[in-house]
Amino acid sequence: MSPSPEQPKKRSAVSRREAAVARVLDPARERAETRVQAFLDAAMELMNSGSGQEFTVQEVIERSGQSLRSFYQYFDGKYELLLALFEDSVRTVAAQLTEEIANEATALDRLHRFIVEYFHQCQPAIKGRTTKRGFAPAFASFSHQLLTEHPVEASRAFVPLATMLEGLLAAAADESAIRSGLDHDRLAGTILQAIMFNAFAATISGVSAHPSEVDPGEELWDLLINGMGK
Amino acid sequence: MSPSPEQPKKRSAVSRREAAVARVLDPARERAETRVQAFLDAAMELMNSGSGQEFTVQEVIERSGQSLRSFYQYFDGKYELLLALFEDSVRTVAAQLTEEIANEATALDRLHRFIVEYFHQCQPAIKGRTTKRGFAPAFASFSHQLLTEHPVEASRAFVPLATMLEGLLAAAADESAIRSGLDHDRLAGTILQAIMFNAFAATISGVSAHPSEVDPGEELWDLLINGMGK
DNA sequence: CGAAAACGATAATCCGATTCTCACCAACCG
DNA sequence: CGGTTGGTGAGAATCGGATTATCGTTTTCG
Repeated sequence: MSPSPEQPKKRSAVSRREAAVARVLDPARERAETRVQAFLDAAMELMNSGSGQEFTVQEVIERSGQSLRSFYQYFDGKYELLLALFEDSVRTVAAQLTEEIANEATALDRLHRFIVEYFHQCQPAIKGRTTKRGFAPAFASFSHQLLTEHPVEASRAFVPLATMLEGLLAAAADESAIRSGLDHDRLAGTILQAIMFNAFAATISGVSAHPSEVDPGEELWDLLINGMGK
Repeated sequence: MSPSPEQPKKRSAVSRREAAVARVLDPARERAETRVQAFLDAAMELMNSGSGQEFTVQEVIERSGQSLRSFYQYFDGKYELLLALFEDSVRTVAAQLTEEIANEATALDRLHRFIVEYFHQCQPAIKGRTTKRGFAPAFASFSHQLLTEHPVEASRAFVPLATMLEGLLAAAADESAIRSGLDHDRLAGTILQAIMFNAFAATISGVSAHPSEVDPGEELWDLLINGMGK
């Protein structure tokens, strides 16, 4: 059994040959995908509803109507499940951000928008805003854990976002909107981390100290773009 | 079992009243402190030697020569132990940084030094440098977890460092070395987080991509002080 | 001195993840 | 068609670790 990694449901214009092969392989694959998706959905719900990655495998199988047996058939363990979930989220967020950025005129505007919006995506749900979060704050500790304990998988998972930001930085540099001589590669990573962890975690200083008159996302942008120097 | 009293806590100039009270209470307290310290020491060793906060309570009691019973007598659980350890580390690091900063001439220099040195403290031990780390990278995930799940305890633990940095920022602002109008309180928190997580975790972009010609600590300082804008 | 508190040693519980067993069923093969 | 094989459900069994409980013993303190 070698279920290919990712297979979009929508297969439209394919050759008859492929179609024929598919007729044989698809049923099985489809069942598998459905099943995997069921696990992912259930887990995602649990992740969003409350207690972060604290849910148990039991809960996942109950909520997904699948069996424990199947779970371990498809995932090497809970960790793999979380990882899959995480990769999904990153992709989703990247896609969302791409949209939200589209209308901005200048490269600098797009960069700005990216940073502020990503910050918000990472921010725990507050206010009535039922934003279509794709990046539950629940991923906070997991992403950090990933970064420290499995750097390889972690950076792989972040690729979509990282390359996107890199592109924005390069574009901004092209328009001379930011200073040159920066290592966009490293910078992108640094910025993503700064945003994430700043948004995810309560700030170290007084927890709910100030109601903060300014949008913390904008505040961070200001720091990133202007620095604290004179 | 001789109650080895070879650990006189440094209480120097206290009133006779206090001394008298102490004479009564101290023996018990001293034993308790010794014991607690034994746990903390053992745990700290385990923390530094390898697998982060993954050590088991069993290992702690074995290595400390204490009993499980005592452990739960003094700590509400493993979590409390970690917290205590963490608070200790923060205090230690703050003290170290205070020293390292002492010789710098200007406020800006002290700020610079603080940031770069703190970054190094947080950096996993590499190179032969047997730096007297007081802030094992093992605390990485724990501090993040703390920040997200127990913001109150977390910010309390960070107070020593946060106030120190706040002071440096204020001083620098006084000397007009950094721009005014910044909320030093919030800024301090943001900076600490940025430093820690950037140093702790591998950067998102290519893990060991570049051998990085520049000291990443200095790199971060540059970003913080100058921003990425023109 | 005697009750209370602190211990040490060790067994018992609890919780979750992961594995293992057994039985069923559907497609496939000769 | 009978047999084989692989995916599956339903649980039970195992395992690692934290937390609790038990039971004598020792220490502290009034």
